[in-house]
Amino acid sequence: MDRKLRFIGESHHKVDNKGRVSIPAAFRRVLVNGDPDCSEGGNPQMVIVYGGKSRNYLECFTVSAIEKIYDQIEKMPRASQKRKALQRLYSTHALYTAVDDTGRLVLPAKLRDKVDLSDQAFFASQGETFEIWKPETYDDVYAAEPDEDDDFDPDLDASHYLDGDMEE
Amino acid sequence: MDRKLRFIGESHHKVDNKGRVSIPAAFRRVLVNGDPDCSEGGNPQMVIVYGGKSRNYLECFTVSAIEKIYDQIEKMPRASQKRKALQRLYSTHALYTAVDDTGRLVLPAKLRDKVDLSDQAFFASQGETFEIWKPETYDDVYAAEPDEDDDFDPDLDASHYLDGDMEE
DNA sequence: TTGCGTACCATGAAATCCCGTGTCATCCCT
DNA sequence: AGGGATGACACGGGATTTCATGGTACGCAA
Repeated sequence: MDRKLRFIGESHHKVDNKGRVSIPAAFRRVLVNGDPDCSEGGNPQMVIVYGGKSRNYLECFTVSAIEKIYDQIEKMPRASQKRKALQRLYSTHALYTAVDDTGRLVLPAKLRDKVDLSDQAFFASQGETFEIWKPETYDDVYAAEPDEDDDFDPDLDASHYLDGDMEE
Repeated sequence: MDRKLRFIGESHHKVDNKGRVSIPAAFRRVLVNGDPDCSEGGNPQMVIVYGGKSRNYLECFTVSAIEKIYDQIEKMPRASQKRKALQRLYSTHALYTAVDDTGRLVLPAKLRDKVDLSDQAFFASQGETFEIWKPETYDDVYAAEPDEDDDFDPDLDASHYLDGDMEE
């Protein structure tokens, strides 16, 4: 199989006192598939983005997904503020790491503090990436009354947006 | 693995009274990868750019990254002011050096004075390069109220700029 | 000699590897 | 259909290695 796999699903996992967390088994296959240097049974590399003032989750990328972003950034003018902001988010405030033999990754204290993670982590897939949340935070954010702008109705079934519908 | 590795991550390191600083281990691998003359376990060469009046950091390049820049400069008209300015920045005010056996580099007093480095250094990756800052300076710069021009909103999550969004 | 730059050696803490265990779903055999 | 075997998966602990950093010794030049 050569097609790009995507992250699908959600799950909860324990974080032990060394900061180790099991990655959902299904996600591991996507990570392997997205790492050109990783053989079938090997341990994939990946990148965790932990920056972004307003973010309260960790964003996780396969190797090829993050490299696509870097390629895009490197096409921008070196001195531009936008490029610098992107580099700060995706390079400076990011961590290149590898999944271990038993399918876990290690979240250093710095990252756990950023999203206030204690002993439980929630994994939410987002297609090309997945996110790691403190379970309570995730629940709060999606339970909260979302911002409603002219173009987005949080109560509408999301499938409407597939067709570019703005109202129905 | 033959693809270009990039600098990812950030960290603090001690500067001893001889000007020696440990390079983050992850960065060393990128330096080795970016030095065509450096074997797997060897000590890579690199270039430190310390010029630029308005810069308060040192910019560090792998051998192949700086060579790409030199190639670009050499395509410009010899007599042009722009070419001269670029040569001054990337050649004159630059230092070709090597990482030592224990993974450190030595910052001569001249460079430390330029960025007012005393006993701590902050390493910030920028993808193709990394920067060395005095920690306080870095914090100040990014805590300061940034210039906000028509096209750049410092408070917006940087990921928006990947799509060329200017507002949302 | 004194100051500066460079190579070599030493050490503690922290990160990584490698092992084992319990549980649950699936498969297979009778 | 029952029941045991098998294998995937989540999780814990200890051992080993890497890494950051300190110190000492040597050579060269002012």
